[in-house]
Amino acid sequence: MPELPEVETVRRALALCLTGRRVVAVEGEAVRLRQPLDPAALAMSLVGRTMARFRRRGKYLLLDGDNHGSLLVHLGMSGRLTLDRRQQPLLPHTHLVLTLEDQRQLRYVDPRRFGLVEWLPAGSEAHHPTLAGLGPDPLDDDLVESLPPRLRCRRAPVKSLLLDQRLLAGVGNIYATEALWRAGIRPSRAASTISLARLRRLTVELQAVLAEAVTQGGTTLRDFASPSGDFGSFAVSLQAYGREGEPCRRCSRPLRRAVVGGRSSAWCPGCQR
DNA sequence: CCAGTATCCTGCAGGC
DNA sequence: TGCCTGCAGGATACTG
Repeated sequence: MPELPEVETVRRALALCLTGRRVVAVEGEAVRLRQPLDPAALAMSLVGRTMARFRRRGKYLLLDGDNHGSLLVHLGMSGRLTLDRRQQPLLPHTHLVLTLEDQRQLRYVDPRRFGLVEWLPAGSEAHHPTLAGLGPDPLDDDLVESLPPRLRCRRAPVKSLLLDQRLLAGVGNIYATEALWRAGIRPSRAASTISLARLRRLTVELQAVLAEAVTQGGTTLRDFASPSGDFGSFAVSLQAYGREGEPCRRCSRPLRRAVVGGRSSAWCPGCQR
């Protein structure tokens, strides 16, 4: 589900609502996520901690508990963080509940269980196997210079590379599809066959679509919502994602569907080369 | 190292 | 109505 704009939307909402709040209880079920969830161990690390900062690395959220460490959260495909009053009923597939001193609860809900919740002791972040390998943030200023040469030396389909979190951390299927449509590049095109100028254009379009989506609170397709329950409104701005068979908004040809790197991709045969 | 595929899991839409 | 299939916003462990 959540890509950079959605995760950033969640981060901002948490920072607004939870900064300075103390965790008084942690409960959950020992369920199998990407890694097994251990609520008892998380309780040992988290109870008594004050939520100091809320950071994002790619699609990962880091909830800093004073100086003791951070709760690392990845939402996978179907993960959500919700902020509720204690007495509100739990949604199905609620795996972890942090109760705050004011009796509100931060809840982690994830039906498909592709997500991740893990405690990172202070100082361990730099050695974490996945975090350490993440590429730069797509919104970084120098990306237009740094990304194109890294793409140009690879023979894989350009879309697969945009989705590779070690190359670039935060882009998923929606925004990769949108950026390629905006840049007029076919998703299956081998990156090495695209000129540096067009790869720069792609990078510019990628940054633009991500920035616009952040200002819209992300894309709600089915069930994405910020922790306070707000839906993202960027879905109405999608030009390619999910529009297979519908006319291209630039050249009117019907969009096609292709599978690239195992992911569904909508693209226009008229204006994406 | 690189590219491509299979796999984890539930829910939902569509076809019959 | 119910059953079946395929597909879904992601990451990773494999294979060649």
